[in-house]
Amino acid sequence: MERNQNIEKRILWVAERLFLEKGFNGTSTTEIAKTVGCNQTLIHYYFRTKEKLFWDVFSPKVEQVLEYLDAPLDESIDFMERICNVVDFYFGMLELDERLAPFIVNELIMNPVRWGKFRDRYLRNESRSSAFDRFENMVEEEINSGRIRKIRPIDLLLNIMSLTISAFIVAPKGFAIGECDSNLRKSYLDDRREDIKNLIVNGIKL
Amino acid sequence: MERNQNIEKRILWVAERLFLEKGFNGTSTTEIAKTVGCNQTLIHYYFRTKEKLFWDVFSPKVEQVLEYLDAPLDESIDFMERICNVVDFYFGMLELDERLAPFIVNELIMNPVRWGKFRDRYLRNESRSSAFDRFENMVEEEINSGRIRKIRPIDLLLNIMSLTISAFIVAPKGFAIGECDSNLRKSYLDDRREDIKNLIVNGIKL
DNA sequence: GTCTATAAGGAGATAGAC
DNA sequence: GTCTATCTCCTTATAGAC
Repeated sequence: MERNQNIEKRILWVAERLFLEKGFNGTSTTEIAKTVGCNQTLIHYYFRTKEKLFWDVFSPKVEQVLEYLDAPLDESIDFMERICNVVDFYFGMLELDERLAPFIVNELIMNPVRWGKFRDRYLRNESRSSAFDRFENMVEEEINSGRIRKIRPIDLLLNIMSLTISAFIVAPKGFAIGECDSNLRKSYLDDRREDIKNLIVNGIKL
Repeated sequence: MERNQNIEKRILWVAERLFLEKGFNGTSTTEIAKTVGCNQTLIHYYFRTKEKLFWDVFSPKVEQVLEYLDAPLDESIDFMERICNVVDFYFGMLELDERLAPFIVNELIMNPVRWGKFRDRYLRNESRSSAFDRFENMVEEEINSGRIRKIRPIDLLLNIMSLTISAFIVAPKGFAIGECDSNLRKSYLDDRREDIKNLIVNGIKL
């Protein structure tokens, strides 16, 4: 990112980086400004509040992910394989940056106001991403055809997400072991990915 | 809790309640003092720092839970049932107060410094709770005897904890649905508890 | 658009009187 | 032990000059 780009974009870019690194509360507008190399008041000039800056950084990312979410659901593939693809999808996304999982947990899931806004925007009613409907229909069809055990589609998705996110939360901490190097982390996550696929698949098999 | 109790205990008691309700950062020492009905400086007189107050509140609770953790591992019971007991144990604990799961995630798991301190105190080496060793031995014995699939004991525990905690994180949010009343929440959690047991048990069956 | 200056409001912590 | 007074630091946000 060049120094000479317009300040608005540079603020967005720096904010994204710092929010991811230090969290929303851990990042002051003063620090963003200092990193950008501009005056702190400019952040308010362009984005009015820090919270609005957060959403201006965050929304485009969410929307991009929701678009990609369609691909793993390709109906020409075997159902169980599609489910594994969903696991791979989440793993792939969270692997892009190891600070992503903690960020999502802290700044989105655990913040009631933000979660409400997120849910209303992306999970409910009109604005709801079509990928969720496709996933639900696909699971219900398998249940009705007697090919998998009865499970609420949303719970299946919750199982996948819980296990995946927690793998990424726990990996850098080394759980009971302590911090470990990035190679060990990578191979741990690779193992976990396959374990989770097995667990999920065995859980819906008849 | 009587008004006339000594202030030190009342601070501990109020802090516990407020930390659980509003989180550590969301609770100021001033507010604790106001609720106790004492001067803000007294909190520093008794506990020196807010962080030390946190641990003075938190440690006894952790230690109590770790003691109880022995019971579900009773070796006279069938292994699969013991595993279900562990799930029940976590559910029972988190059901005591629905703010407990978010509290643990926010204040302990997601805070690197606190997590490090917690891990060093309760999960590692000398100070490690014996329940963890018992759990590990028990799982390894089943694997070696060829009665369950190969899995790292710590990963089995992680599966249980991830699924349980996330059930409690998600329940009050209603996930994609929105807030719901406490009866609905309760019956959702009861369903989830059985789903999770099935998932975990199917995941280790041969 | 960009700056200086500053408002306005917290927070946690300490000195020292009583 | 308990209080008043206060320090120090940091936050987001705004008014208004240039």
